Amino acid sequence: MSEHESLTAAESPDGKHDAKVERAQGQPVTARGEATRRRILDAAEDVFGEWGYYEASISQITRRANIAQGTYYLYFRSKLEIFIQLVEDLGHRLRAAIREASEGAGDRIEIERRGFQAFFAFVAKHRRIYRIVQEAERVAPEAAHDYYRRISEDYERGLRAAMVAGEFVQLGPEAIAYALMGIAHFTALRWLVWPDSARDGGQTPQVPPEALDAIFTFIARGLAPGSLKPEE
Amino acid sequence: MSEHESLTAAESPDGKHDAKVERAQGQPVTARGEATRRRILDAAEDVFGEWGYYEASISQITRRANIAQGTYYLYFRSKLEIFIQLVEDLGHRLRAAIREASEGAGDRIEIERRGFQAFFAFVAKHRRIYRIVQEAERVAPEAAHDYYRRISEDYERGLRAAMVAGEFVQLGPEAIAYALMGIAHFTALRWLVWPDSARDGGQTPQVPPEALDAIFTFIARGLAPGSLKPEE
Amino acid sequence: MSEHESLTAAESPDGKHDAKVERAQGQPVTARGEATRRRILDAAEDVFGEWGYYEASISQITRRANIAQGTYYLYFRSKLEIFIQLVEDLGHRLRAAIREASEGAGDRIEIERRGFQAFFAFVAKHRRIYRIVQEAERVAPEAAHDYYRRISEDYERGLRAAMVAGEFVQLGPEAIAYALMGIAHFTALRWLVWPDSARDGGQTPQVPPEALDAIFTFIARGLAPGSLKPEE
Amino acid sequence: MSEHESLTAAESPDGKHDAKVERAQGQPVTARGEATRRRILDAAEDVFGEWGYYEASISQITRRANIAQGTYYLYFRSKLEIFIQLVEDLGHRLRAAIREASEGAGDRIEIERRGFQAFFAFVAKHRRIYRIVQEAERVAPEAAHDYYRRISEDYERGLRAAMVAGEFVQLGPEAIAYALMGIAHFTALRWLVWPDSARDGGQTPQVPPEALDAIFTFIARGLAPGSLKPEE
DNA sequence: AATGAATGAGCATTCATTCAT
DNA sequence: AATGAATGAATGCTCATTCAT
Repeated sequence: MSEHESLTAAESPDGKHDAKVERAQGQPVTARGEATRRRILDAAEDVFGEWGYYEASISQITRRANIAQGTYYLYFRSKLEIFIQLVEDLGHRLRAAIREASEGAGDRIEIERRGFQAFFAFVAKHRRIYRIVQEAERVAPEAAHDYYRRISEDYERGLRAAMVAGEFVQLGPEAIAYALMGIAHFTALRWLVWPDSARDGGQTPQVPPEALDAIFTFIARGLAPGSLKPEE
Repeated sequence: MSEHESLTAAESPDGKHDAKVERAQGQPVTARGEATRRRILDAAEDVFGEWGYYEASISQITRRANIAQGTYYLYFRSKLEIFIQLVEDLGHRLRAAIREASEGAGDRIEIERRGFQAFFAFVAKHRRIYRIVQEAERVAPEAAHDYYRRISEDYERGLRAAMVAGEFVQLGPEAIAYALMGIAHFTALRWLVWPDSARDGGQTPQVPPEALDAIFTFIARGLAPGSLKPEE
Repeated sequence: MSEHESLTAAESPDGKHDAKVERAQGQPVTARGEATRRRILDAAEDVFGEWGYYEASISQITRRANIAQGTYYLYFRSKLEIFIQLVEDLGHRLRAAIREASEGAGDRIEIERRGFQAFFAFVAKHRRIYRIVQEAERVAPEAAHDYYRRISEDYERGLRAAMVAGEFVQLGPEAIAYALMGIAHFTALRWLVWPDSARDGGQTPQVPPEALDAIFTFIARGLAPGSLKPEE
Repeated sequence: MSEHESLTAAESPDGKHDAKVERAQGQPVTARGEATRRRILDAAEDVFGEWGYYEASISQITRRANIAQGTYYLYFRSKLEIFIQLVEDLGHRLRAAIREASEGAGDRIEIERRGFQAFFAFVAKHRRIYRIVQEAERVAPEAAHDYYRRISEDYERGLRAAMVAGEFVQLGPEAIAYALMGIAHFTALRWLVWPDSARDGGQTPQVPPEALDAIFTFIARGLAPGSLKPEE
């Protein structure tokens, strides 16, 4: 009864009803505010992509966004918050790109092909940004899992439909979805992300056609319906 | 919790990035020194696995290793050096486990199956440690790429042989190697790494049999030789 | 299930068994360490006394202690911790001074007189430091209450004994103890703490004899035993 | 929760530290302006009382007052200014309450008793606010000293009169005034301010009757005229 | 009269690394 | 071989105050 309960307890007056910091965070009201917010997001995308979450600093971001450090906290509560938001944005954009690309495709396998190509195009174009997703696994696991889970769900929907329609062989759709994501991810890493951009003078890298062929053939065979009659 | 083979002694056969990493002050000579070194490595594996590279601190490592902070720098030059070494060790151990598992297998597809299973077993057992590899991509890209490249090379060798032998269809072996790694990696993430260990009371997680089946069937079909449209 | 539980949860890997920061804080081992610790405490006493808790900064303290900022955290976990320690120290020292001063006194009222004088002497000598106690009320309430409670207990013991012995009139001892503390405190404020040290060229201030007389007479009368026969 | 009299208008009769505080940009003219000003003052009282000067922030105040942050500076020049004003207001209100309570009392000792009771009632009702006074000692020493000095002056006037009239023993009135304030202050701290409001379900705390008795008896005896040793 | 955006200095704390013994 | 003390740069974040409408 005589020793202090705990330092943390002594630190802030007994858990009061009104949060000490209840930062705005609600979307900015004016157009000017919205513009600033956008600038911060863009800067953060660049900085996180280039330096990684931990080696990036808020001051780098604000410097690139041409704002004062304090301004950052008008729009985002923490370093983590904006990172999570970027991961979510990225997920939305990527899925939209894939969805859009596969519109108007004929058979299911064509849809997959277009989806892959859209994915590769996206990563090639936003190489640095894509690294954000990779890091999210450590920095904000929930956000990362969400990201993958949603893509997987999109996939599963398509796969199930194709299986029912007899276009694909019957296989656990979730496992296949993750398998396809894995293929896409690693192919992207190998040919789009790893190559040093400096090497080719900043040219957008590409997955070589042979590799694309190999992958699509592999997938098409793997998913093709009917009993397996290999040797002819 | 972590037993390294004697691979650390036979260190990096092809001296790839030795230029960058260079062994510290000089190998310990006494047995006591070697023991300390071992303790540090083990502690680092635990700490990095649990907290991640950036959130881990040298002081955490030395605390867990029961040594003074200064002692660390008798054995390793920096925080990064030990991390890289762990990634290399991990690669060696993993590849050894896979190689060993596939010994005595019959046909090539059986080899693949056993390899996958060995990989899953490894990851399931060293869940936290496996996260080190993921992080390496950001922290020590060269080490990470080396890690994947070597696994890929092992794969390619096997694939080429099988293709020549007519066991597999002819497809660019590197692309296929990365595809297989992607499948393995994402399956492991989904069923072995993500699940919260607290949920099942610390039980080692498993890839569910249906998922395993789906994946192997998919791969076997994808790689099987013969014509693409087996029968209608 | 798809939105992130909470940022704070995502921030640190699920409440692990080993605290991330488990700073030493255990007394320093070497003499050098002990000396540094002392230097920090002394510096902190000065700085807090002069600037107050909130306007004081760790960097001021370390500067005055002639150490690097980081060194501070080798010995104290936070800004608050050292403050609390100072309050406790102060309480110990003050009570020791009072106890010592009243040793060998004759009757009880003489003890009180000496106690008051010791208190005034202490405050006069450590004017700045005494302000720390005042601030504690806001900064570390538990520590402050402890401080007063202990002094009060010392008082109550003496009062009870004197009441039993018939030296003092029977009155609730706790109320009287706080009353006496209040008198001492406000007298000290008025004549020892408030006066601007710059005014008298840094001379140690004093409670004027008339004031002392008035107070002691007042107290002696207030506590004197027997029925109250005022008008003669 | 906080009703100021119209004293704010009659502001600081003797313009003591007006030099330092000087009313902001100019009194609000419209009724709307005056209402806003009032809202800010009330909010500040709450916030400062709850969090303390340093841990309170202007944004907390404006949030509670339901105004934009910029609006604050239309009415007050700084964080300090409003705080000082609150201390002054508090002093006015407290002294008015005491004065009012002692009206129509018979003998002098009765006046003291009523004064104490009014003080306790005031503190009990404005517990949090009373802490503002405590903090003022550090934050705005001049305002705090003024606050005490004025109360002391009120006291001294009464004491002198009573001493002349033979109702009280002859003792330095200033010392006695501070002694009485000290008694009142510490009694209030002990029984009204420290007790955790959460404990008794937010009930207004009270000084226990025995304590009140002890204190009044002590004071009455201490001040009673006549010889010191009443009877054996 | 009022608003919401913007500022930038300031601070506690952490941590990889080096030093002295 | 080992220790524990010391360093100092770096960082996320807060907040009183000012600015532009």
